[in-house]
Amino acid sequence: MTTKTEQVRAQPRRAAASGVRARPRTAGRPAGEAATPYHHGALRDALLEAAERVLERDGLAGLTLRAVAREAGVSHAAPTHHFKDLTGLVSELAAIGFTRFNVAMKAAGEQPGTPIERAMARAHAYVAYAQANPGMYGLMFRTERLDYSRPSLHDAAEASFAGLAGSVAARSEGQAGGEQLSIDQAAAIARAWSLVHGYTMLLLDGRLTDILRRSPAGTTADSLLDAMLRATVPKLPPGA
Amino acid sequence: MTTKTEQVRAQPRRAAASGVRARPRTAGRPAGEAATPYHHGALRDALLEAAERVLERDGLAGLTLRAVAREAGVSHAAPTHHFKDLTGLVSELAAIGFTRFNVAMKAAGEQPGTPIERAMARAHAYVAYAQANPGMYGLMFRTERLDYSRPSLHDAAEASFAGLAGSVAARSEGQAGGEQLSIDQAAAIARAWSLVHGYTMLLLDGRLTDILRRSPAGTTADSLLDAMLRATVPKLPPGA
DNA sequence: TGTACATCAGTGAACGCGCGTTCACTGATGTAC
DNA sequence: TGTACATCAGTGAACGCGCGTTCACTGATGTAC
Repeated sequence: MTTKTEQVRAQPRRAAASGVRARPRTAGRPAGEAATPYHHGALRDALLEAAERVLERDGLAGLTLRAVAREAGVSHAAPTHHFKDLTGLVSELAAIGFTRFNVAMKAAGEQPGTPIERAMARAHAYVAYAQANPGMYGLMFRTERLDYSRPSLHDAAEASFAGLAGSVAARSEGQAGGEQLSIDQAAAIARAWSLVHGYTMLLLDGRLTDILRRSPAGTTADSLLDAMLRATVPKLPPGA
Repeated sequence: MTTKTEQVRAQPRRAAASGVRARPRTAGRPAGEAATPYHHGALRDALLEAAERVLERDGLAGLTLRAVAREAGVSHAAPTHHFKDLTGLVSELAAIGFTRFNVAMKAAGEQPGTPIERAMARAHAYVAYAQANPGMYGLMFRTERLDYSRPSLHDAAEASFAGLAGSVAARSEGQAGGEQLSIDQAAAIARAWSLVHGYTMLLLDGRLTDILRRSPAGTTADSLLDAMLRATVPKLPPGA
């Protein structure tokens, strides 16, 4: 499922750079230069890339079908051909975000170390992802814009939540799957997720700057997160 | 500072009910019925009430100057006279939200009981406020729409954060004010706030429904919060 | 290998919509004398 | 108490903007024979 996205990311960018209109596709060009044919060939993926750039540059409010088409250097009616409407495009983009997020979280969880060290690594990876992709993170958690009935989005998001719940609950019981939870397990999952999600949101919304300013010199968002987790994580795994 | 808002809330609603246009102000009416004069008399406050109704009904995206004027039963150019633009109106509304939030938090913190019981009460009050005013809570934490240079908003928000930081940090040191924090104090504040803000956001975004569904029968958002806090709060006050 | 033709992918003009903002206006109020 | 007049508060028409969506179109591709 991640394959398509990975391929796209590895490809050279065909879309126009930010703010620069692509020249007419069929305009004469020096021989040997790569062609920009009338048919784009991978417009769907190019539109998703363009959408991500718009999202991170202009925020969720700036993410419109026309803005994406503009960013991709394509007529504004073209996106409709690939995504029925804005919800469709935005939902596919969120699916990509979840998929990448899953990859990052999985990598962090597979590093060597004690269970507590791995839990810390996952939390740091969680916040790091959101810091590196603030627009995307906001999109992923702004439910009202998304269509969760789309299989791609549903599955990618499901995998994220299952991974998170599993990594917490699996420590007390064997089953990481999707069935019944004890109240202690449910509370442990809610606690871990609330802590890291809340910290992330406060950080992205600039609410922590005041606390950081009043902290000892040299305190960063990451080191404060670390201090916060160190005061918490010994209690985190109910079984460990 | 809360006085004005309180007064407004106590007044009978003069604005048109949702979706119903006010009849012309000067239209003939039976003698003895309360007049709706050409000059509204308290349009500024009526617009803020209307804005809150629009926000909770249609969400942040539906909150426009024209929608607010419509809701208040007034011409769409009228709001400009009281609030320069949408940012102005929305910032004033957020200020009211913070002020009410402060009142609720203060009341919860003044109830009798042990420090831990009071901390629990504050956390419950925090989430309850957001559940009762989801649109408002979202507005308060969606920084990009607000103008924090407005004194009313700046002060009300400042008071919220100071109250929160103070209620956590004051337990280990005497000073609740605005100066330097130890890393442990900063971590304790970040932890308490992240936990409760994160839980709130996940709840409002519907991310906890799956966890609640898989929890023991009868588990509610409030009881899960309680279980989560009980596993956490013994560590919350560093000094207590 | 070459030709005909169906299908696909992107274009650009046009439409209607709700928005914020401006502006001359008018109805109501309040103050000076 | 009464009149004149300045000021205030809200109106409604008009403007330009960016948006989503539709539509006939055309350039490019790929397949059948």
